[in-house]
Amino acid sequence: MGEAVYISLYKQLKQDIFSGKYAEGALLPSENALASQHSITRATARQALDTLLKEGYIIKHKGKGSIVTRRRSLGILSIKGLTEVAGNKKVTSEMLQPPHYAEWYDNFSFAIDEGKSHCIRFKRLRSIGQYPVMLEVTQFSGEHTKGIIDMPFVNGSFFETLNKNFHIGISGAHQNVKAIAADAELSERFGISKGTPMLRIDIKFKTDKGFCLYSRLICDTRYYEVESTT
Amino acid sequence: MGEAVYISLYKQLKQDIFSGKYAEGALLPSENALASQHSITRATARQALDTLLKEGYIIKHKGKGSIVTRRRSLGILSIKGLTEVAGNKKVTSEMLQPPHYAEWYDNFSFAIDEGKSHCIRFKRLRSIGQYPVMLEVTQFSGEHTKGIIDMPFVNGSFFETLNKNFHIGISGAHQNVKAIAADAELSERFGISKGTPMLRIDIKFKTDKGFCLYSRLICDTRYYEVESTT
DNA sequence: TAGTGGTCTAGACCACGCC
DNA sequence: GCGTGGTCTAGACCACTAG
Repeated sequence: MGEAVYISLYKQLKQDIFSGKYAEGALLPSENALASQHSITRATARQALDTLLKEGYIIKHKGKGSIVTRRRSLGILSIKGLTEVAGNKKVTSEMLQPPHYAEWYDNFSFAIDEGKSHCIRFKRLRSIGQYPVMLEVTQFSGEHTKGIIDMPFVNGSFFETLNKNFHIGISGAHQNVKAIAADAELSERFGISKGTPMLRIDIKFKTDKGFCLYSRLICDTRYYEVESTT
Repeated sequence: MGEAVYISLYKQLKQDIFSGKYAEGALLPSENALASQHSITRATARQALDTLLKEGYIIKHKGKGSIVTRRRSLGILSIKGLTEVAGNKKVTSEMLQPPHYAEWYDNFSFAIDEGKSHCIRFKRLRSIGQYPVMLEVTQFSGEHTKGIIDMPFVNGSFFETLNKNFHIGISGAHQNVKAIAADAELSERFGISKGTPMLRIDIKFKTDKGFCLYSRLICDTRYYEVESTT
């Protein structure tokens, strides 16, 4: 019943990347090295690396080796330029409600599966320059993230915090998008008139530990659109 | 300089899927069969199939074989249930402007690369039941699609027509999403009041022949949201 | 039971990057 | 020249599906 050899090697390498043993931009051991170190053939070592490649943890270069990629995308949709624009204008993130225990908010476009355990929720407002562009509410089970309430986010990133401190990765996501009219709260938060069209994105992130995270993003897309590529 | 054996086998199988030799839901020859037919080892045949798998053309089932997938997604985003709901309510598509020669409409969120050649454009209104949910304008170069103007769409699908009649596949896409207010035309088309929030999705489809297709979708998301999964 | 895909071994030659 | 990943061969055993 034991899992495949290449799977356990893949998992170990992934741990080593999370733990920082192999930093971003660093070279992983070569296929030949991995093969002899673990007493397996090169084909099997290669299969482990190809799994990492498929999930975007490394890129390979013929003649050079396997290189750990820099930070991966946080979701499928990201505010256009929230990273690219960073050079010109400053991207800031104001924590309106830090992570706290709460009741599950179940008004999402899809069902919440985690009814059993305690819910942790936080709320942030993200701005480019001085203009707010995205209101984010994220909730998740506190079961797999003990202590996160008193933890500062790594580089201000929730997902990076999950990676570094809990070895939790995102394996997939499902999202629903809808156009809504700004209500009183949104009108105040974004400094726009009531009824202004806004984008609402509900995201269900699937983690590699089996449970899910739920985010609702409200975006002002008048100046910055939301983009995605495949 | 010749390309890899598994690549040419992969290309041939892809052609065979396009041509209908292997229909949707049909079984591809087994790895052993492909190996002996082409005088290669099973590993190489497998590599060709894995490439098809990675691109979503087939799924594999242990003990059964490799099955050609039904309907490949038309984009990254698709109206929720435009396919799933089909059982209950009828999905219809009204051609407002059939494919015709036109000037490039370059008001998209991204640049149009195909300035050189003639532009073909069509406009459709898609409905679920009797309610319109999506207005679509698509434009592309007529250079790689000679004769398409007088061609009925295969199964009413533009992408299927490209596949079957021109062997053109979609290798990727880039899209920008924005919330807009319904103007006079939209208000009339969708039977809603002016100013109603709607979703505007600009998509740049990259084809495997090198050129691009451009679509603008305007969606009424009051009852059917737009979704995507990864 | 026969056939399928999933995994693995033990080799081999090649094009490419770096020194 | 040497090590890297890319490709390929010729076998093997396994778990799963179907008749």
